[in-house]
Amino acid sequence: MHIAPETLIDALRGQGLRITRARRGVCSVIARNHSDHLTAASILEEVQADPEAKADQSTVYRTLDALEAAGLLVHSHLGHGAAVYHLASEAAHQHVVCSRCGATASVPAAGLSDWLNELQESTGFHVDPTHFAVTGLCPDCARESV
Amino acid sequence: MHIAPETLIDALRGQGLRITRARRGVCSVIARNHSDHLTAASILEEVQADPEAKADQSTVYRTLDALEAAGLLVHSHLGHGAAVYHLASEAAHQHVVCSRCGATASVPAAGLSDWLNELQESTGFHVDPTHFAVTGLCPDCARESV
DNA sequence: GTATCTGCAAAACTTTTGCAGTACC
DNA sequence: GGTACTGCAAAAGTTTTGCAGATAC
Repeated sequence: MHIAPETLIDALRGQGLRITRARRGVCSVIARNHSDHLTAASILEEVQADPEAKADQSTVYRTLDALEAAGLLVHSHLGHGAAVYHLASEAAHQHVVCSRCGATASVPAAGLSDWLNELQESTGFHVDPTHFAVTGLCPDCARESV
Repeated sequence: MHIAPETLIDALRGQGLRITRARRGVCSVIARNHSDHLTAASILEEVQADPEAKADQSTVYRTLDALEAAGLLVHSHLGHGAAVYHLASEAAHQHVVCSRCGATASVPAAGLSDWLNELQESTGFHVDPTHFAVTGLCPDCARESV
């Protein structure tokens, strides 16, 4: 899957938001790395490294909020501190996080729908299958802890 | 299920740890509210409200760490900021968190094992089924967002 | 021209850490 | 008595906020 910065920019414009240099920068970073697990810190770093963009920390957070409010972006907290952002259009996977070293892996959503339906019936929650984390031990840490 | 503070205290003693007033206080709070979703902040508040205990913030965190290291306690991050603690012996449930208002619900682990096995095979992660969060919209927020 | 954004700096919030003194065993 | 634990205070890390000035439309 591939996404152009313009897709994000246009979506922002469609929300009646103004297109600024900072927002272009953030959108470019996201478009460029949309398959990674982007943290706010890494987006920030990359935006600030780009002489064309150079947005402040707070601006990056506000832009991420705007993209999230527009339904383009989603973030999840995978354990300790750092939130992870990914495109809503690519978010149909789950994260597994190593509780010891913080390594992550992605798994497709298949096989989960039965449980999610059950869950929705018993709790009334409208579960978002695109956005959650499971913890465990990654292969390396599991080996060490034997 | 019911647990006495002494059970926790004894377990700490069994680890060669010293039994102090602060630790008794933290263990009491946990024993008293073991079925709730205890946050560090709420434990802290309740310990400090107890004239018999009155432990400092850092001491509470250190005690929670000790209990966790002893395998008695488990914590998970359910979304934004606050970690939630519960007894390892009662942890065999999942949390659902409302991404809008932060409301939580618990669901039993049943129905999940197939997916967890699959996940373990495909990623090599040793998944901890006692400790994770799913996000979604709680009934109230879902109703509002229609 | 004006409402929206930005940058800066500081605060909020949770958790961690250093260190001198206290208390458990 | 000696080591482990506590309290205090300050720091660390991420995210938010207030406000004056800049800028997109």
